[in-house]
Amino acid sequence: MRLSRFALATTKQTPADAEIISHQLMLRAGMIRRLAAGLYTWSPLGMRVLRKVENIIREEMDAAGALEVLMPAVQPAELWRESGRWEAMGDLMLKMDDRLGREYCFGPTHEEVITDFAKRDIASYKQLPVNFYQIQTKFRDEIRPRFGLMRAREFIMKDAYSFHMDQADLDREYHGMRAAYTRILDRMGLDYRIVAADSGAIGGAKSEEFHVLAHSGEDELAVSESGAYAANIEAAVTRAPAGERPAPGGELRKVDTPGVATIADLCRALDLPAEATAKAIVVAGDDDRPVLLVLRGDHSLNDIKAEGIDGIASPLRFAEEAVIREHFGAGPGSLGPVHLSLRVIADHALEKTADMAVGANYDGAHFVNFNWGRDAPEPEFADLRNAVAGDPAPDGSPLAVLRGIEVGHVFQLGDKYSRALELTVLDENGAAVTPQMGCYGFGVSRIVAAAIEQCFDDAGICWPTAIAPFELVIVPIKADKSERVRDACDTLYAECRAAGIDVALDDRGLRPGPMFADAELIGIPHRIVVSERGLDAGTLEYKGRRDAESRQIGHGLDAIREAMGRTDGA
RNA sequence: CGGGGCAUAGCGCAGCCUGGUAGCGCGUCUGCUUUGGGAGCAGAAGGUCACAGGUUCGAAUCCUGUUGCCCCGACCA
Repeated sequence: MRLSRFALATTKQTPADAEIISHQLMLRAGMIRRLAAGLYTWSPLGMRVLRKVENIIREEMDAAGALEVLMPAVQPAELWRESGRWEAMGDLMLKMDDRLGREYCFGPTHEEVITDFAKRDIASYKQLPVNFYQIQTKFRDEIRPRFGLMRAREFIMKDAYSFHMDQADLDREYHGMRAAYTRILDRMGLDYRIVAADSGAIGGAKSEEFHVLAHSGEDELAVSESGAYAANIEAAVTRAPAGERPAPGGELRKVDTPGVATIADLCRALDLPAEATAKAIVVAGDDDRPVLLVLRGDHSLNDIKAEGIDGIASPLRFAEEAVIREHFGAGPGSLGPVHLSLRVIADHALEKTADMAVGANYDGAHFVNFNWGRDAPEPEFADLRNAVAGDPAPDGSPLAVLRGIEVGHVFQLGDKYSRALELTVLDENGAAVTPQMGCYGFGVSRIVAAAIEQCFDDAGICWPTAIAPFELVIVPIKADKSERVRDACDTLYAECRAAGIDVALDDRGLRPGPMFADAELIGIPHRIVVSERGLDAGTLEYKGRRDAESRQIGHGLDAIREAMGRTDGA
C-alpha cells in the first residue's frame, strides 16, 4: 500500500473522552471514529487489523471442522418468546417494530436463530455432529458503553454453535473448540489465561472464558500459584477454613456506635481490624421473608453464589429499608444475627471465628465478643463471598488475582435451546432425541482493543506481527529531491510485495519526523529507511518497532527478510 | 435507573460570573524556504456558539425546556 493513497488520519492530540490506552491509541492512529455512544466506524487502517484477526479466526475454525454461515442481524420476537428470553434479556436487546407492527430485535446473540436453522434441515443422527459459525455484527444495549471498542454496543463477534447426539460428543467438540481458541490466541502472540466461568444469562453447564491479561481488564481472575486452578472471580470457589473454632473470650457486650454505617466506620470506632467484624446483608427470599447473609467485614458478597442458594430470590434482590426495619427494628448499618428469627446464612469464612463485632439490631449500636452458638443459633454456612488474593485454591496453593479482558467464552449449553425450540433428530433406533448444544463466542472487535492494551509504549501501538496493519514500512528520506531514493524505494516496495510481505511505502512526501512518528503510532513492526547516505554506502537502515536503536543492514530484499525474521514475534 | 459534568471552527480549549459585532493552539489550503525525529516565514479559508422558547434596545453569555455526549454509582449494612 502506498500511504499517499491510504487515507491515514493520525493525530497528535489525545481525544478528551478516551479513558483507556487502547481507545486513545485507536483514535490517535485513526483506526476507528465514533458515530454515537458505543458505535464506531472502522477506517481503512482499522479494517486491515480487523481482517487479519478475522482471517486467523476463520482459518482455525475451518481447521477445527466448523462450517461458516451468516445469520440475519435482525431477528423476529416470536423466536425469542419461544426460548423465554424476550423478557429475560430485558433492556439488553434493541427492540423494534416493522411497518405492520411485528416485533423484532437486533440480535445480541444467535442461539435461537441457529437452533431454528438446524431444526429445518437436520433430522437424522447421521447429520450430527455439526458446528456452525459466523463472524457478524451484534448489538447489545449495554447499561453503560465505555472504553471504545472494549464495551461498545455494536461489536463484531465470531459465534459458533454445535449440535450433538450425546454429552460425550459435546465434550469432544467443546475441547476441540477450546484447542482452536488456544491456537488463535497463540497465533496472535497474546498473553492470556483460560478460566472457569459462570455461564450467566446464556444458560447451560460447563463454561470457560479466555482472557487477555491487561491491567485495564474489567474482569478479575483468580489463578492458583500452581497454575492448576484458574477461575473468574465471580466463579472462584473459596474453601472453608480448617481447624477448630477458638473458644469465646469475653461476654457479649453492647457498645454505642453512633453514626457508624460502614465496616470502615466500625473499625475506626472500635479500633478493630475488618477481619474481626461481620457485615450483615439482607436479601429477598423466595417467600415474603427476607434472609440475612453474614460475611466477614473485609469480604464482599458474590451475588451469583448467593442467588444460587435454595430459598434466595434469583436474580438477587437486596431488601428494601422498610422491610429491614420491620424485621430487624433497625436500619442498615447496625444489623446482625442476634435475637433474630429469620433464616441466617453465614459465609464459611466465619465458621471458625470467635469474638466478632456485629450489628446489634439497634440503630447506632453494635455487639462485641459475638460468638455463634452462644449469642445466636448456629447459622447455615455456605460459600457466599468473592475470593481474594491469598485465599487457598481448591488445590491448596494460594490464589493470585490478575486482571483480564474477556475475549472468548466456550459453553456447554446442554438442551436448553434445542428443547425450548423443539429440535429433535432420530437416532439409530428411530427414536426422537433432543440434541446437546455447545456455544463458542469470540470477540473479534474487542480483541483488537485487548491486543493494544497488552502491546503499546510511549510512541504508540506495538502490534504482534500476525495482526499488524502492515508488516513493514519503507520510509524514504528526501524522496522528492532524490530520484535514486525514489527508484530504490519503488524497487524494494515491488520486491517485497512480490515476496508476499505486507508492506507499506510512505510516499506522502513528509519530513522524516512525522513519518517515523506515524509508523510508530500505528504500530508497524518493521521499518526500513532509504536515504542517499545509505545508497552511497550500499546499506539500508532497519529498526524493529520495539528496538531501542536502528541498525544498518545490506541493501536488498534478502537483508530485509533476514532482519525481519530476527526480530519477529514481538 | 440515580448523581455529577459538558455542548463555541476538523481536533483540543478560552470567552459566560459582570449581556455590547466570536478568539487561541493544533490541523487544513496557497506560496517561498526547509528535509534524519511531529520545520520557518508570509498569506488564506473555516463557526446559524447543540436545539427550541423566553427576558432584553441587544444573548455564546441570563432564565425555562428539549436533545446529545462524558464521568461516577447501581456490592449496601
